[in-house]
Amino acid sequence: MRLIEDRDSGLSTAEIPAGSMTSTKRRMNTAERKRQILDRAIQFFAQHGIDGQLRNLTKELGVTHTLLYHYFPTKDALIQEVYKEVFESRWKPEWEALLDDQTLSPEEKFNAFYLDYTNTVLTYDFVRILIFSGLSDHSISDRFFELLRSRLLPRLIRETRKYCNRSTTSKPTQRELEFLMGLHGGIFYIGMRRWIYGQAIYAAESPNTEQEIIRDRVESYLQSAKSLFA
Amino acid sequence: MRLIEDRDSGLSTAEIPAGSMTSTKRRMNTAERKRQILDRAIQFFAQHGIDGQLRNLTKELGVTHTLLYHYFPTKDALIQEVYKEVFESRWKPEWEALLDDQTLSPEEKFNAFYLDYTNTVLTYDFVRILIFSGLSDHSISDRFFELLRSRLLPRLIRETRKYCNRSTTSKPTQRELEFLMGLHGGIFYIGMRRWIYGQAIYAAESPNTEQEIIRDRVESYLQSAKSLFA
DNA sequence: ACCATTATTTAACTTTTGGTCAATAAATCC
DNA sequence: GGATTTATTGACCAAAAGTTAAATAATGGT
Repeated sequence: MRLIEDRDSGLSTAEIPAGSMTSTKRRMNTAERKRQILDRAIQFFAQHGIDGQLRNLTKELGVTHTLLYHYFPTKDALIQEVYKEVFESRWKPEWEALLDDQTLSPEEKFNAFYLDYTNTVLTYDFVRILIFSGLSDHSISDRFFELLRSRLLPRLIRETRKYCNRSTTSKPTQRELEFLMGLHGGIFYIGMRRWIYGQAIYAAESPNTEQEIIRDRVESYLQSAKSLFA
Repeated sequence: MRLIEDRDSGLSTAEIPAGSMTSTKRRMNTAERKRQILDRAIQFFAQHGIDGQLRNLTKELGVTHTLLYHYFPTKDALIQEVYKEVFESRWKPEWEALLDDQTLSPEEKFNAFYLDYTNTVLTYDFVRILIFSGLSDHSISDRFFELLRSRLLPRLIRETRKYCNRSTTSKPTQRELEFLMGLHGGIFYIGMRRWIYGQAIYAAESPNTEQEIIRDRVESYLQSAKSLFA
């Protein structure tokens, strides 16, 4: 008898078959509803930007827009929570462990890391919200890059040097970092093309093409590092 | 007796030295004023996105927002002109000639092209407006990528093959294109970091560092192409 | 079954914002 | 110098959009 709130809807919102459900499941408990709102808000703001209207957001949820104010004091507060959620849910501490793993070769680490990084970070929600944030305040992007700069880049440089049989003691040079950013940016650009410019990338190809792309680039990067920093 | 509306406010726009001029130059002729509005609109929408308010835009110009409607029928019309202006003023047909130049080596072409591309395309206005466009409608980004895809990428692949002493007759493969997009995206990412994330890139360094960065990456790309597509 | 709680809605308020129009005043023409 | 043109403004409108307050109705506890 109880129809469950339809979750998705995403792009092709097949709304609730009208009144049918609202009658049964009228009230949700606080935690559940808040979670639901937040989840939907992430999708919503990722799609429309922070200028998206609350009335449209709540329409997708099948509730009135004023209900938001029962859970969040203001629109900005909601957005901040969206930011926080997206940001915190995407960073994986395991990446650092992976890059520190003694049993893996530098090449294996680069490939494993960037493949996982691509699957975790280069999603619709994250890429777009990161960029929306960058375009307005820098609330997410700054924090994200700080993690990147302090936790990941030094490790990637270290692995690069190991691959080149060079000493890993000194501080990364600007040139090394920039060369690494070439690889990193090129990979991030995959997400840009897909989620910002709406391009279908190797859509028709086999599912492991992404892995091949990354493999090509990583090999190129490491190989070239050898000759550039010899 | 008439107090002059304060002009500037922009970022560091060294506008007219206060009242001195506005009293003399109250009315501008149509062409001049339209040009002025458009220029400022480009900056303005690049900074605030297309949701920026007309009243704020015109405040920067020292006029009332209603004046806009004397020159543009609607806000959307203004934005379309901004798009058109930014888009058309940035694409250089010379790039194609450069890449077709018989007297230059592939390596010289890549370096020359990407250095100029960086200076022309990777500006505050263009990068941000391109991305704003990509996030909403794709009006600019689609057209821009179409030019890229049809005019530039084939030539860059051809030069890559020449560098590798390979036949340039067959159609570029997906793998070749993706590898090239690695280079291209890595370079575009420089603009992203600078104009979206607000990072100072090699700010303190010498002015030709950018050139060095590109040179490193181009060399890496070409060198690796040789071994990848052997 | 009743009461207290609180999730949800309805109605209304306010500010913002794109847009209109008649009035004003600076330029230009004769 | 007066008439005409037109760049510019001020007052205003209506719809959009964030926010609030009171009314309504599920829900859970006793």
